[in-house]
Amino acid sequence: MKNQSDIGLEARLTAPLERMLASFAPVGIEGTALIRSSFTSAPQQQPSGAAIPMDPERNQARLVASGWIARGAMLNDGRRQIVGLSLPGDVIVASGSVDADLQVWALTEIVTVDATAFWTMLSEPGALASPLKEAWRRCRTAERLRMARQVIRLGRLNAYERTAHLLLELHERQVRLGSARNGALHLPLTQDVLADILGLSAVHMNRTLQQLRRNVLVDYRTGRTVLQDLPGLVQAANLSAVCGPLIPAPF
Amino acid sequence: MKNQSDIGLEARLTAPLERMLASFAPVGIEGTALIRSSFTSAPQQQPSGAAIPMDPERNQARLVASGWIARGAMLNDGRRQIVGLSLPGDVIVASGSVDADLQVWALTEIVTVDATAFWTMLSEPGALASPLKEAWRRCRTAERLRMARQVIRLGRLNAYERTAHLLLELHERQVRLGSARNGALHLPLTQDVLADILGLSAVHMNRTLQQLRRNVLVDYRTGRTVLQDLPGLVQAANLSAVCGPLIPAPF
DNA sequence: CGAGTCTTTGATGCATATCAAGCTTAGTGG
DNA sequence: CCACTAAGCTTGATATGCATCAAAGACTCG
Repeated sequence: MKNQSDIGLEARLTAPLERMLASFAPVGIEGTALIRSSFTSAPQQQPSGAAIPMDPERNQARLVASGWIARGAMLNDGRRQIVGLSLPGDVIVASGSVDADLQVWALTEIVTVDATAFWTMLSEPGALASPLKEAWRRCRTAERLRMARQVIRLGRLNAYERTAHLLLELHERQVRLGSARNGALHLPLTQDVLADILGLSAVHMNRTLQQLRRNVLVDYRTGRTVLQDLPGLVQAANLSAVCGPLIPAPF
Repeated sequence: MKNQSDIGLEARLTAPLERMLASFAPVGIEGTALIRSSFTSAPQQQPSGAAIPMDPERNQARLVASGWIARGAMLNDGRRQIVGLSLPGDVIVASGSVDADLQVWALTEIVTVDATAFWTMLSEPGALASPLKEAWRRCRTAERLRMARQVIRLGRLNAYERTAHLLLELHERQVRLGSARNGALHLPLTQDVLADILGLSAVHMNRTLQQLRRNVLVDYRTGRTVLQDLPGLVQAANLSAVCGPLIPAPF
């Protein structure tokens, strides 16, 4: 188990978190130092498809260092709904109220680190590290907003609108991480999984993606996807004055 | 403007909040005192139907003292989706990230009080008032869980299941508040509004409620509704090992 | 080269939306 | 007390978006 500060050329585990926080508010040198120093335990790797047990008792929190994670629930008859995605830089917490909680699945091979220290650092010590706290606050707010958007998508948008809307959201998140540019983004999701996010059948998901491709809005392929026409997508997603700009501003 | 502690026989504004927190974890005498002392500003009343402006800049928080509130969004073409309901005892915060946020509407006549002091008290001062903080933590966790349940309802349940599921959830919330007993609960929602929560058309909402009535599960009427068969509703809602017990345990 | 996992396509059916109208209730003013 | 109105509830007819079923291509990997 080596300390994060030891890491030189190899990618730092906290890099996505640092970039995401910085995209919300300037964090400063000592903010960055604080982030790095609060992740000291050994990273943990898990294969694609693994179910990740979140211990509700310990109020466990983990930072996603790489890979994609889905939070959701499985119904008894096999229906599955993904409630949200966690990307590198995101922190997942055990909702930990009672019984059957949300489940957590690895959609790709993932690397995670314990984030309990980070979590408590941000909730406890009042005044210190104020700029960092502000960035964190905005980041959590954005997360709540994403949940709300997911509800609106599922409740009132049709398949075509839903898909456009989700793709824009994922694009915006990756722009913050620095891993998307000009509409090209990393999308390691099978159509099956996309369908379970959007509350659609896999067949209809496929047809909807074809429709977007025919309209030259999206070039979808598993792994790498290009949003060819961002303004067109915004229009397709029916995003007028609803839930903030999904086209990223320059930071 | 009189202090909360002055109030004698008339109902205390913080009563619902106190009951709800106590239903999550014991709060103790000094916890209760802390709650009461942190609401000092004048309550504000608003008529049914009012849009409540939430100032995103000031990170504004308000406690709902009485009445029902809906958070949601309006699409340009008139479609509306309600993301969540706020009942007495709930605290609403301005999501306050960027532009067009969620809107907030009063579904009934409401009374609210500024909750900024309460909010900051619970996020800032570390160790003190630990039992209160624990209750608050669980309460917020329950809120996140409700969001997740809303996503699952809209994504993967049909109209009949959705309705049963939502009614159970509202029942559970009111049991915590002490305002529901044996399935009888206060429901000041028109079918129109219910439809906008569940992502259905008003017509189909009506037919679904009739179906529940025919099956002797729910006796719905605006204002007062009786869940006649809680176990039957649980079955109808398809709640097997998904998202925790909605039938309230004795506290 | 075979086996599994994904994607694509076509055919059919159902759940829910939409449209249109009548009905019920409560409130309002003459 | 009785029109009159407006909001909500109810019902029927029709349309459609999406699910489901089934099977056939593509791809990937050992």
